[in-house]
Amino acid sequence: MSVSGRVTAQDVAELAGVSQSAVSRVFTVGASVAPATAAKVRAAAEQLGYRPNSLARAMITGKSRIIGLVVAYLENQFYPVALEKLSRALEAQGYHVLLFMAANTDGEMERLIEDLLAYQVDGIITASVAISNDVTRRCAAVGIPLVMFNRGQPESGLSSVTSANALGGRKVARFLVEGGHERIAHISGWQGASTGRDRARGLYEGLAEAGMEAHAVIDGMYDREMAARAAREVMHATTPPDAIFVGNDHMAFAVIDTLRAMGVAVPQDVSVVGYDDVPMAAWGAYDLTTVRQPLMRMVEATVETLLAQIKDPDRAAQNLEIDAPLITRGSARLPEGVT
Amino acid sequence: MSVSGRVTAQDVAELAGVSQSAVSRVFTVGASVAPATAAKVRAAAEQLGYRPNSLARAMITGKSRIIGLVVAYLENQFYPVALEKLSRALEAQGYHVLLFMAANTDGEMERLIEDLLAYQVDGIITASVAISNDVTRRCAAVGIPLVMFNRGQPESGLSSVTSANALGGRKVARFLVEGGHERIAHISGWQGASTGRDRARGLYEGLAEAGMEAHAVIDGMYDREMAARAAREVMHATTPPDAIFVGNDHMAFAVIDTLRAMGVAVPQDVSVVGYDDVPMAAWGAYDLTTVRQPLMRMVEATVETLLAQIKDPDRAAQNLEIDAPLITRGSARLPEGVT
DNA sequence: CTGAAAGCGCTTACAG
DNA sequence: CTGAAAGCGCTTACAG
Repeated sequence: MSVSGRVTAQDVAELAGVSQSAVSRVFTVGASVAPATAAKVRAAAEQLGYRPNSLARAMITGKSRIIGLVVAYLENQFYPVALEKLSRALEAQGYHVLLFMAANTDGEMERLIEDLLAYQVDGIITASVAISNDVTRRCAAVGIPLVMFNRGQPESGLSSVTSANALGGRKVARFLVEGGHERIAHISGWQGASTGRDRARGLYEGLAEAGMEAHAVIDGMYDREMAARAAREVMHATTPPDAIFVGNDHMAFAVIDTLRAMGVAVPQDVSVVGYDDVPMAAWGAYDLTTVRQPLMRMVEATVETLLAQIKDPDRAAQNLEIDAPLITRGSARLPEGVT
Repeated sequence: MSVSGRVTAQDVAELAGVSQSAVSRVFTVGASVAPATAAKVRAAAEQLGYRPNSLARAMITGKSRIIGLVVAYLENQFYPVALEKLSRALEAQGYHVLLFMAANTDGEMERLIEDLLAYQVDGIITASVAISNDVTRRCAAVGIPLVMFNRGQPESGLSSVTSANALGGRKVARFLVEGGHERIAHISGWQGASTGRDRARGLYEGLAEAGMEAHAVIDGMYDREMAARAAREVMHATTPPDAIFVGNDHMAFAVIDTLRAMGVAVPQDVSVVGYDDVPMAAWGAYDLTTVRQPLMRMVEATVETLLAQIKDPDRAAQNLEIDAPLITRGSARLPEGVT
């Protein structure tokens, strides 16, 4: 028995009357063992309730089969749903997720990185727009494969998986222009990260194609409070907008709540469009027109990219963009003829 | 350098001109090292970017400082928020969270348990009502400390932390009775787990005190679809209810959406009360009257209980119930004189 | 205070 | 196919 009271390969070996190496081989795929030996070992293992110690295995193989997943901001429904799917996809490949909540201060962030390294993770996924460049840079320096989920940073030379954010922004622009909107405001995602910038840029480009400009732009910082304040601000202007494109669904819900509280009808007075298509967007209370981030495809691409880099550390970084369709619901006036 | 290309204590020892044991002592709290030695070692470690390998440390100490967290059903906002707080609280105590998504089939569940054991977790938290008894029983059998979060199972002899669910149900009963409601229906949480049963029992007891009975009861199974169907069913009855107590907020949102879609006004025609007080309950679109599960206190109690059991494995199991206040908002008619 | 040595539980060449 | 042995990176008695 081990120091922790758990059964070891040695215990199984003794019971089965074989060497400890033989026990190990039985639990190693592809190792050569005589069927009779394997049977004896399995019987003994079963009887004792033996399972190889993953930590010991990790020590000698140099592979922990642990992926560090850095998240933040789980109040936005997009992330828990992504977290669940990422975790299941990784489990299906024999990996496990060690969870890290992104820290706020530099000191905490430093510790987070050290812990990530101390646990010998085979790879890292950062699933939050708010991850500092520091984390990504330092992890890359140590040579741990890393994929940014829902955030790009092309200059960094790191892999990323996002939806086609700029294109998504353009789709919203076209849709709102065709819907006859003339004063299209933008309560943007945090402009400190590519995700928010790209969506905004797409909107501007789409408006420019129609000879228009954004009626007003405020950075909502992916924060409900900031978004609500921004909504009040644009509505109190001399000429309020007739449509608002909000940088993500999470803020869009706050914007809709705010408009309704002001007595502004959605979409009769103002159309609202979000980005993400979290499950809640389809719920009756919001019925939000939004750009759908194809979550399963993003998750699959992330896991695939990460595992490919773990297998071949010299692999070039990939920046994948996945097309994001516009989902029309009841929160925005439709172009004529569209239902 | 290690096999994985990472820096080891040996590398640091050579650079600092000391033994490998000395390096280890510098990174072990409470070990005796001369200040001068420590300084040399820290300088070398800094230069090389050294951090002790947590896996190797876990091997010899028998403590991985990893907590297995089993969750499911992250679409219900209660769980991601709990997950975040549990993870942060554990990190603050020097632990890390290995995440497991609860499986559906027995075979998957079997693998989940084996993985949990293989990674030598120091303790387990099951944060989901839908965890099978199997998991809890098997983990207890191996002697790994386990705390059930948001679910009780007193007969099992395992620790648990819940809110005072039965009392919460009573509070709802009293509140609705005082509000003059006469036909109080219950769309319950899953009756296969204590959480749902206790809330229902509390409601019945509270109604009984007023000489009343539940007008109708349907098990909503914590599922949006089931809850929506249940709402339609009770409203289509000959005498529809004038109030519905829903087993958790997640279902209550679906119930409100459904009522509105049927043209039923909330709370003018029907009052709706939930349970949990997830952040979304306070959002304008629902403005849900609900019983607040005191999340921070539940998280603290869970972590405290688990760590106490890790420190002393012979400690008796604890079943903690934390008082849950009723939060009145706009989805339910108020008793006269209350604002 | 410090170093040499044993050992945590495993995998993997290496002989046989 | 199988066992003895080395070794993954660390902690911790044990002498000095």
